[in-house]
Amino acid sequence: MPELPEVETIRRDLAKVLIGKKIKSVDISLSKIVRNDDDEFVNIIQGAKFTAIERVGKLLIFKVSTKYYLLIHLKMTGQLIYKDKKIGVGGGHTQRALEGTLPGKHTHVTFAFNDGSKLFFNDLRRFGYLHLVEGAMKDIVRSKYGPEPTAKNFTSSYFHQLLKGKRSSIKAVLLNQKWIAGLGNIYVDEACFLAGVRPARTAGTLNKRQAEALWKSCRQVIAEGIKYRGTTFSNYLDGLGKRGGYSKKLKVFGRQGKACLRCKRGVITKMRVAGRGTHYCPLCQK
DNA sequence: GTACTTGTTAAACT
DNA sequence: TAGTTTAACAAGTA
Repeated sequence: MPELPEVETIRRDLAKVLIGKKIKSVDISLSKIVRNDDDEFVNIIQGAKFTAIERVGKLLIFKVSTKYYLLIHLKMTGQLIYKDKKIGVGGGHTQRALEGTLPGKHTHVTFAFNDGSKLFFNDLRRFGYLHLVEGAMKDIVRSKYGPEPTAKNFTSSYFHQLLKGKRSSIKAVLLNQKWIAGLGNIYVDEACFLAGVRPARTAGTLNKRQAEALWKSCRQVIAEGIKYRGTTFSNYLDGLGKRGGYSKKLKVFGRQGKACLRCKRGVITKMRVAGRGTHYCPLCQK
């Protein structure tokens, strides 16, 4: 599931190879993925260039011109994979088991560039979308996101204030993009584990020390996630079709039934919190 | 065949 | 009314 570190990895990968290339053609094989009218979308994109790639939370923002921006959300199973002409489609030493040949049966949109390279949007569950919007709409969408864990405006006092009086679980608060942008199911469980806080705890009941620890651990898991190029748990691949390295760093997510890596005595338990599969150590997370 | 998976949002609930 | 929780979406896996 692409969360902030995965989307940021894709953003960096694609920025290196896509910026300034002329888009020769775009092919839409599943219309519902593109939120615009197909013809309108093709007319604006063809012949244009991506001049910058931004990101807010888990949303990618490709700058097309001073007027238009292409918003791309991968949701749960979306992939954006770039192939240059030399390697060719489906070749090389990429993760064929996940990726298959390109375009594959889950490829819904394909961009072809003037130098023969291509960008494939794949999405097994078809939840993701591409949406071409004007600048004003882009700013409105951006404004709906809270601060990112590694940003300067995600301050300790912001976080303490956020939790104050909240009656929902700490997990629900951390997952809500309007308060903190970029955390998803995996990194929330990891952050709670590092901080020694149970994900099901009512947010407003954390003491000062716990809230401070959790603030730090949110920043830590996101920073490390980016450092290791994201987590491949189900089908995430980076912009060049490779797996993320943070999977090996996970301390609780997916470890249900196994011994806790910190206290060695607790058994990692899986339960539903905020409607999501949630992993924690019942002994050392309070 | 059934239960389960998740990011986001709309709808339902308290 | 506001805050919070749940259902729905889709298609694949166990």
